[in-house]
Amino acid sequence: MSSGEVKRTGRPTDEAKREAILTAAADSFFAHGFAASSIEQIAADAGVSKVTIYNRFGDKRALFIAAVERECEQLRGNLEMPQVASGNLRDRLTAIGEAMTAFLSRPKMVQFERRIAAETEHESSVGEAFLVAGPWRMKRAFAALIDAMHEAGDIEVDDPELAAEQFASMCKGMGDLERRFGAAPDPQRNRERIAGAVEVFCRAYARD
Amino acid sequence: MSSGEVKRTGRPTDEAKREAILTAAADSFFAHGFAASSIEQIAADAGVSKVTIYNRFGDKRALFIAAVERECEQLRGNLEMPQVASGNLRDRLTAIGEAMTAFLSRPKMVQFERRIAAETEHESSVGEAFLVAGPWRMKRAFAALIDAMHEAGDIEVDDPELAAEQFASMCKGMGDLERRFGAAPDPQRNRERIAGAVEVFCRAYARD
DNA sequence: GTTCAAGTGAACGGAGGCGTTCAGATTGTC
DNA sequence: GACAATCTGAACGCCTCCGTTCACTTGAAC
Repeated sequence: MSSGEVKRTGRPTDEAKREAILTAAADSFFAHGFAASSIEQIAADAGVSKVTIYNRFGDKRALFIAAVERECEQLRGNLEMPQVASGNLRDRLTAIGEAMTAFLSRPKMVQFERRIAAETEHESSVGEAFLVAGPWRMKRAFAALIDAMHEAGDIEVDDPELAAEQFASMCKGMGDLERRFGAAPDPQRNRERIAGAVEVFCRAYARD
Repeated sequence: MSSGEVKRTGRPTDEAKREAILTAAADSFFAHGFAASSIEQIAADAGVSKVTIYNRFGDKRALFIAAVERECEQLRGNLEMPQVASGNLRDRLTAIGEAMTAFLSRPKMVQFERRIAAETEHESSVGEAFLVAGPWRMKRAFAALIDAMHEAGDIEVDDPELAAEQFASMCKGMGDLERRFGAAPDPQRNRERIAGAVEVFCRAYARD
């Protein structure tokens, strides 16, 4: 019935404007925070009237939520696990660790996490939504890989989710935390962390 | 010469007021963020005139820095490693893991980390100061413990700092991240994480 | 009791932001 | 061209906040 687009009379809404607004909003919110961002500035950056924002999103908080949801969607597209079914165990683990570190190290990602965490203080649903869209999804995917390795007889693991957490956590080490608090990146140390994680993981779980 | 207190004429400064101001400032800044906190509210909470704050701290930013520094000092006092020289390796590691998780799980700590990370976006010195006062100090202390275990012949470790990171990271697992994003705490899972970390660490590094 | 700095209360200027209103311009469909 | 909706620009009311000024009070030391 009402599925698909409903034919409406009058000037149609400009979806490009919606995108422009959300992009400007995300840029501002994630760079300056909710309180320090102004709707007027966002409207100017988006090349749009302030009234348009209010007409389409209601108020500042709703705009923030919409920006977060859009960012989570984009995030969802980027966290594909590398399809490394080939190679030996150590090579596959290394590839996974490197992909994950690269993914988490992007400045945009660091900034986004910082902001979501801060805003979780007052809007805990924001934090929960992020967990569902990002880390938990990633953990499940990675646990499935671990489980597949177990089924294939490469490793011996009781609790795949725990093992996934352990490997991912070791790869991150303190690098995650250091990025969050603005320390200079150290690619060499990151490689050592990944190599160390592979080594420890294999010593603990590899068969034979 | 000018060491010790200099005798001054006139009404002496009330140090209790300084403490009250910093406490109120920390409460507000870490709960609502820098931009969303108001000096007037902080003054009211501290039971102090707004002018007093300006006289003693200059401006809002300086007050924020002072509040952060004081919080870091308090943090410094709380992160003593448990002195568990007794017991076998697994028991000692478990005690360390539990102490660390308890320390990092306190709501105050979670809140503080969230805020420092957010504010690092604009004032990177804040993040660096925190790293020095907290995590890096903790890592060095823990690496020293690992090194002592190595010297004692309990474990065989090449890179104590890396091993310290690995064990701490496995203990945290995703619990750290989940706390930061407001998920409900799961003590059972935390215990499993610690037990799992001890197990993997021992399989990888324990002698015989 | 005098001296002098610390602290108070109230008011002010200036700025910026949220959300609203409204007349008018724009851009589609019938 | 008529219609109907979106979009715009400018202004407005209201509020909050920063940082300052100033006359005044408080309290310790001499």
